[in-house]
This record gives sequence, structure tokens and C-alpha cells, in this order.
Amino acid sequence: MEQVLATALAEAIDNCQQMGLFRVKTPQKIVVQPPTDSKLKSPGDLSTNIALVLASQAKQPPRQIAQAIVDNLHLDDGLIDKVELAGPGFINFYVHQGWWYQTLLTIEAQKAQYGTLDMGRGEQVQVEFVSANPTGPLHIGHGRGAVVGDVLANILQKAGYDVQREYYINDAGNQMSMLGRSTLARYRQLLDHPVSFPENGYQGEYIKDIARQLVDTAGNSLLDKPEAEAIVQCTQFAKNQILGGIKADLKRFGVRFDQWFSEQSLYQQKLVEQNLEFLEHAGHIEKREGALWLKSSALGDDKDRVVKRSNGEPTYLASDIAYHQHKYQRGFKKIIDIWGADHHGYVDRLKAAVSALGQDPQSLNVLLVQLVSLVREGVPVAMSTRQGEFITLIEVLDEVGVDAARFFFLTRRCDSQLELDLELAKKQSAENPVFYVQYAYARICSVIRQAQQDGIALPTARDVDLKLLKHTDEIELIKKLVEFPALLRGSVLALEPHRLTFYVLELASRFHKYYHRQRVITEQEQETAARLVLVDSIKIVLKIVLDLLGISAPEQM
RNA sequence: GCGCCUGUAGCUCAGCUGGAUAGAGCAACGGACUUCUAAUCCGUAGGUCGUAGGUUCGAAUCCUACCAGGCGUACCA
Repeated sequence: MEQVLATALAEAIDNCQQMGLFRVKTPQKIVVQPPTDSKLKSPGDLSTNIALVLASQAKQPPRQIAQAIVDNLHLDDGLIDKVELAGPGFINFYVHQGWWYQTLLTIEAQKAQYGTLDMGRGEQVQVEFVSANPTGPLHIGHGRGAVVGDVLANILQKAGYDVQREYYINDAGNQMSMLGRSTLARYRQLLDHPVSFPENGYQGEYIKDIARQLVDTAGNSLLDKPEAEAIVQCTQFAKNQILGGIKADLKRFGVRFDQWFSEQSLYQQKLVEQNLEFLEHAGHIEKREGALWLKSSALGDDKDRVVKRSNGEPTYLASDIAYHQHKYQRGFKKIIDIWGADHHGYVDRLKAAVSALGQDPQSLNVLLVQLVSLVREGVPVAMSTRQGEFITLIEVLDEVGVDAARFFFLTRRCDSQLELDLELAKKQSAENPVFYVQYAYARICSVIRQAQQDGIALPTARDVDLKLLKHTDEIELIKKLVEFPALLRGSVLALEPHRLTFYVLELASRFHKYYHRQRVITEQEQETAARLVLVDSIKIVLKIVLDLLGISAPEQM
């Protein structure tokens, strides 16, 4: 419909030019869209601002141009009921009601496939997210990243991309050895052979739990081993325990990965070394002060960055270079990394590295998810894994449930900080917006059940007279359903999964409104049939969105 | 110091690829269950869109400066 109108408008503008009404360059594109302010008392169904856009070029008042365009506009019969000018020069089109009804047929035919797009054309996309170091359990901030990544992957898939979900395990480097040393210290304490706890070690209680398990499986056998060997064994043991816990937590949270990619494997395959050599040959690396530096300042970064320290150890950036090259070599055309916002200083250097590797930095999308700050009973809770003071994801899931937690994390944009008061979240659990949406779904199921009890089978759209859906509430609901594919498209383009939660809230709200004003099952058979078709379409779309969000759709509440 | 994010109703936030009278939820107040689920709905009230300039026919949206909060700014990850 938008396309039809845009074409007709373009012809009308040509006509005006030929008649000498105004002179402009033929516009590249003509935007026809639903009016942005839906609260208008008498909204046009579609609207264009083209006259306003052309006004300055034509040096004429926008309303005059709009009038000229409308006068020369030729549309097929039956599409548009009325065309009118509004405000400073908008042209509003009142779409013939019958057109909206088509959507109900479409939804019924496509069912769960409604809204599926072909934007990606099967292009391979990778979403890498969570990627928390296996040095401690997932906390609430990781939970937010997990949901954002998971839902983003879902919508990319629905938009026609071939999506892979990946978790990068930082199982190399200093942090891991610190984990091993912390575990060994706790282990020795348990066996009455205490040593001083490593400086900057991991002090969380969970390390003690791991040490206890290590005692259970290995007894006191580590006491006699050389320290280096004992540390390696502790590191392995602790890493496996923690990673197992992370995997279990994510599974419970409904977050699934296709691949768990180990940083260590990059070293084992000598990929880190090879990529550094490649960059050196390409002239992107230089030796200074005993260290190797990536000349990233030439590629958009603030300064050059060390990739290999003067003691010969590669930095985190070195393995990340190898990792990202590996991603490209696996065939991904678009790479999305989801990081905590505290890593934002890292974006420019990674993009610089990607350019140095000969890849297009535009293909790397880094999404920064602002951290979740926690408040418990009004007192801010610091979230430092080192200090061991943090609220784990699992604790929050125990308190508010998976559905509510997932929904909550998507109730604001990624780049907006999220303050979560745990006491408040608990209190709100009974009135959490997620229940509002689920309730709408359950209500529809209930209506359909009731109809079946009354001996009314769910009708098919083409067998009913859809024109009976003539109330404003009904048309508004259909328009909301029509909007879904465009909404999905916008979410994908902007990489903004939160738009789905806002959409589904609006859809649920319109349904609840309708439910109160009109009965679905009435005395009139034809009307009931038409309304059941409408309500079933809403049910289908609610389910599609809830599935994308990873939230359950209960048939009864 | 420099960089990134944020600042919209009492509170929590949408709206930000420029468009019409800036929206929603919560809280407040007043209403609605002989009716398909009241976890719902209807109504009232609530605003210098952080401040000041600029661009534009038009700015919450774009640009500049400033203010406030958060986060970065390692041969840590």
C-alpha cells in the first residue's frame, strides 16, 4: 500500500512539474507511513510529508504544494476512501477499510511464520554474547547481556539471517592462573596447610565451595605436588566447575548457544602467533620498548596498543585479533559482539585490529549493554567478582522468575542504565508487565475455549464476513497487527530487541481494552465468527513475539 | 584532561534515520464484576523534553558549548 501511494505521488509530482505548478528535483524517495501521532482524533491511515520536504526547494508554502499534488493525484478506485490535507502540509490517506482485513487472511495462512522477513537472505551472522570469564558465577549484568543477545539472535533469524550464537571462553591468561592460585589457597586452608591468600585473588565464597569439591575428589594429593603443577590442576578443576555452573545457569535462563569457543584453543592452534606475524608482515606492528605494538592509531584508535608485552606474553588484544579473524574465516559476513559498557574503551582498538586484518570494520557491530546497578533495600550493591560481593543471576531468577527477568531486561534500551532494586522487583512480581501480556494471551485462549464449549468451532477467515469488524477498537487492533513486520524490520536494522517488548505491551493493551468494550461471543453468529478470527490472529502474533522474547505463553493463568 | 553513554510527568521509562496537540506504566484521586478470567478496564490530574545558543518552513530528535550522573582512558581482562 505504501509503495502504491508513493508511486502515485511521484507521478502526481511529475504532472505538477509539467504543468509548471512548481519546480523541484524529482525526489529520491517518498516516505508514506502511518501518522506518528496515533492519538489524533481523526487520523489518516497513512500520511506523507512530501510537500513539506519539497517546500524549500520549490519556494512555495507547503500547503500550496500539497494541494497541487493532491489535485494531480490519480488513484485506482477502491483503495482510498478520502485524501485530505492536514496541519502544515501533510497529505493524509484514509485507506479503504477492506484493505486492512487482508492482514487477517495473511496471519491465518502464515501462522507462526507471520512477520518472517528475507532481509538477511541467508547471510551468515554471528552473535557473540555473555562471554563472561569462567572465574565466577554469572551475575545480574551478564543476565542482561544474555537476554539482549538471545533475543537479538532470535529476531535476526526471523529476519532471514543464518545466525550462530557463540560464547567466547576467556580461559587463557592471568585471570585463569589467579583463579587456580585462589583455589589452591582455599584448598590448603581446608587441609590445615594454609598459605597466604594471593593478592588480588578471587575471594568469593564459591571458591571455597570449589576447593571443598576438590578435596572430595582429589583428597590431599595436591599437597605434595610442586606448586606450578598444583596450580594447573586447580585451574582446570575450578574452570570446569565454574563453566559447568555458567552453562547450567544459562540453560535455566532459556539462553542457548551453538558454540562455546575457547580462547586457549587459539593458542593451541598457534593462531595468535600466526595472526601477529601476518600483521607484522603487513606493516601494522612495530617493536618499541621491548614490546610489540599494533599501530592502531593509524586506524581510528586513540593510540597504539601493545599486543605482546616485553616479557613475551601476548595481551588479551592479541588473542582477540586471532579470534575475530577466525570468525571471518568461518564465513560470517556480519559479526555482532555484545559487551558490557565497561569495555567500551576497547571498541576502537578492536575495530582498528579488524581493519588491519583486511576486513571491513563496518561488518563488526559492537553493542554495548549498560551495566545493571543493583540496589538491595535502598543500599547499592557493588558488583566486583574480585571482592566476591555480587548478586548472582540465579538468585534473581529464584526471586522473580525467568519470564519476568527476561522481560525486565528488555524494558529499556541497551544504552540506558538499568537500576534494579531487588526488593522492588519482588514486590512488583505480581504486577509485572510480563503478566499483563501473558494474561492477554491466556484470556484469548479462554475465549476460544468458551466458544468451543458453546459448540462454535474456530472459523477460517475467508468463510466469515470480516466487514463486521467495524468498531474503531477492532480496526486499531488490526492496524497493530499490520505493523508487526515493519516493527521487526526496524528492530533488526537498529539492532534493538527492546522494541519487541514495547510492541507486545501495546498489543496486549489494545486487546484488554477491546475485551472490556465488546464481547467476542455474542448472539449474532456472523459477528461472533468474525471476532473469533480477529482474536485468534492476535493470539498468533502474541505467541510469535513471546517466542522471540523467550517468554512462556500460558493458555491458562 | 580526553573519550563514550545517559538526562523527557512525583517515580521508572518509550519516543531520537527532523514533522502535526511530546506518550505509556507505576504512584494519587474518582468509577466499572448477575456478562467470554477484575492479574483487567474507564475517567481525572500531572511537562521550561538538563541549561544556553545554532541549523531549519519545522527540533525531545541534528550541531556547538556548558551542567549533572555513570563508565572508560593499562605492557589487566
